[in-house]
Amino acid sequence: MGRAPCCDKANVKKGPWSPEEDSILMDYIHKYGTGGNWISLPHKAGLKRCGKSCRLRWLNYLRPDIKHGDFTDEEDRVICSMFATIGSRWSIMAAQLPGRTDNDIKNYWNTKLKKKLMGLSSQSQRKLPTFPSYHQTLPTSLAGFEPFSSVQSDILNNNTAFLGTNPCFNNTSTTTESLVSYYYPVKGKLIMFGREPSCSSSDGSCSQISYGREMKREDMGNFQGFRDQKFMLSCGVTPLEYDLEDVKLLINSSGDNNWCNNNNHIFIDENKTQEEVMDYYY
DNA sequence: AACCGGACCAACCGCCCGGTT
DNA sequence: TAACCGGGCGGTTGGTCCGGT
Repeated sequence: MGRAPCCDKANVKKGPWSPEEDSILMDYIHKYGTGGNWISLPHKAGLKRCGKSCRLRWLNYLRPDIKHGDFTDEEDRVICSMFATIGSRWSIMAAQLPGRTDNDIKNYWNTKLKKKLMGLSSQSQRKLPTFPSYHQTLPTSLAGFEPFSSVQSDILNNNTAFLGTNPCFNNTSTTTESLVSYYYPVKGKLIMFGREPSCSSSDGSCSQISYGREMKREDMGNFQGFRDQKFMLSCGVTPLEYDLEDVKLLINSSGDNNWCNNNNHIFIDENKTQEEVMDYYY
């Protein structure tokens, strides 16, 4: 059974908000608050709008603490660093940037920052992977995973202290490196290359992270859908572009070292584009 | 002045998750 | 336990603006 619509679509106004509507919504919320129920709010306030639309308008535009205007260099840096660590978790980023909304950050990233960083990235030299050295580039501290294990929980707990605790972010300026150098050793002996981890526990101390589609090594022959896709992987500083065959080789070689146990799995997020792939080993 | 294409951004859509019944 | 419901989120769309030709 399909989900019931949140409102009667035929009887709600869509499109840009008029100043009158803004005024009605603001007045109502100032007087009565949201009441914890956005769905009924427009009816009570006398607005012909969907509750979700009211919520969005309030959160993204009308709230008194919204900061309008250009992003600062510091905000740029925070966004880039967090994107490198948690991916497109705009709401978490917004929590780190007072006055900025997730929509603002998302738009800013998509229209400006991404292009800016991609421009820098295209200037950097790319090398084809050589897997033995790939293993050597892993820090020795990965053996226990503990040194960086606070990174993810810091982020998930909205703790700004993660900035600087991850060696990926030691550089103080916004650079390509801060964007694309990422690996995430976390509790549970997990390493993620790429980004956008999700964690099933709210305290960030998860022993299992799941995201994307699970693929076992024996499924590598079924990689047809990724044949023309490029994969950006990095451990340490310099991101490398991998072809499908590179990834397969990497997967198949990963069991030969002591930080990957048997029963390796790889997670490929099939929704991602060339700069967005993630592999989980556990 | 008119047209065009890209940039920008507000708003919508659909999905997921947690709470409630 | 399952269905329902609302809030929240990320992805996408479409309208507007603006600079170039």
